[in-house]
Amino acid sequence: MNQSFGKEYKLCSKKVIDELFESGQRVNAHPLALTYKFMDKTASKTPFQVVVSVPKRLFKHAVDRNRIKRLIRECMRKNKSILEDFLAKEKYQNQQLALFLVYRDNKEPEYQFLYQKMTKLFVTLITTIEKNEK
RNA sequence: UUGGCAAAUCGGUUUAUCGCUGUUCGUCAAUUGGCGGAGAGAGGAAAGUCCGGGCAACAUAGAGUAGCGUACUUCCUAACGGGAAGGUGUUUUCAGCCUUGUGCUGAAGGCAACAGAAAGUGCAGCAGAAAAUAGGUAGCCCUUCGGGGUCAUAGUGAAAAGGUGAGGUAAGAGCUCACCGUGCAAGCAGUGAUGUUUUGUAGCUAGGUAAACCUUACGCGUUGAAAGACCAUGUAAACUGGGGAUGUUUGGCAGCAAUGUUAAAUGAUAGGGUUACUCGCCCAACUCAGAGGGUAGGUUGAUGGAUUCUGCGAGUGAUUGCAGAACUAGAUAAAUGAUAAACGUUCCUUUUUGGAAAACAGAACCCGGCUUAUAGAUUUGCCUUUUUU
RNA sequence: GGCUCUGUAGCUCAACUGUAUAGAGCACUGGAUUUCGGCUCCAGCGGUUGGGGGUUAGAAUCCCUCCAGGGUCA
Repeated sequence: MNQSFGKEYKLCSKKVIDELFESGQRVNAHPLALTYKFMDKTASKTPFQVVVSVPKRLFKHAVDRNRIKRLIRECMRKNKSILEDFLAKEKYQNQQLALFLVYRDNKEPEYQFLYQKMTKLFVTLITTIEKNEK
């Protein structure tokens, strides 16, 4: 299975991020908070794009912030098949999911703990999307 | 052998699997992607932004004043407020000396914005008689009882205008002398700061404060990669260059003339910008000619350099010359991660063994320093504890 | 990645270019007044001037350095 998680998964456009915060919807799985919105397909072929953020307010040192971001990205890489299988359906083919993930705790997490939370987050995201469509 | 101080070096290693960002090779589509291989990928401080440079743009950039910075000497360096060596002062420890003193000499280490107070201006609460042109409270002495002389002694203070002894005097005083100290000039030593048990000279002035104004010497244009350059699209009120923009008439003087200069008359503008001021420079509407703008875009700037390592020299040293070899991150919301195992280090328990821990901290154009944070390890030097000889 | 400002009592601010025990209002505590409370009056409490070092006889003030917090840059 392809487990790569490269540059094309990164959300960079400032316009999209602004729009995401104006009209996006939220899902929580403490300590992770996710804002999501469906967008039109961009040049990249990935089913979703994501921003990972750790507030400077909670972690003073750049080392700690970088480490948490790396852990989150690693967990996402391992778990992305959940989301990709769901988005592979035909009705989502012309859309792209924009995500903004924020870490909201002042303690540095363990990898195993974060892995479970990420799984939970993706599952709840899928269920809420399905619920909203009904 | 215990602990401490200083300096220097290091700042875990290896393998497997799954990933991330560049580079390069091959291959397939066809100009940008896919697949596969190879190889690279955070620091000693990457930090703070406290200094200095490279690089870039800009006359709204120049010149002078103002302003800002630096400040023992010589050297190093691209440069510095950094560094090296030296000097001076001060302080700590140790040793020696005899006059036993807040003494002198020597050694080792630490610290110093360490130019000028003899260019000028200022400042100094309280206390004290008096605080910088000295002064007269007590005391001492003289007295015609009005007053005068005096700083030795006392007292105040952060600071009271050389010290000891002798002479001298009404009492005193560098008033005079000897020794000591201090300043100045010359000589000698040193590139120099400076030193001097060399000589002369001054009766002693010139208290402190310049991280107060200031003076002297030297240096400094401003803004910073969000600098700047290019590309695609195709034609903005933005940009570039010229005109606008300093004239015209008459007389005198210089000159062959062009022209320059000066005086008078007349016309237009007499506005704005610059780090404060002066000069200088630039600028509007309008017009002529050229050129092409926006874009949270892309490429570049951007990592081969005051580079690193080794060897042989130069120098006390910082540093540097020559030769050879090497290529050592380049991301853009920001890559260097996760999992597992082994080895090494430290600690606990302990026969093997088992368990736990591993600091400070993440490149953002690039260098040289400084400062701050830092578990632990190694080496060298000095001091120290214990034991043995 | 740069540039720049601020830090004084629990809170909001003073203290001029260095000199007295760092001052004022609000808050807090006690007392007076009132049947009780408020208002008012009187008295008190409260400070390592962000930390450290330096210059000076003397520092909130001048200088250096560290820390914390803000502002700003098409």
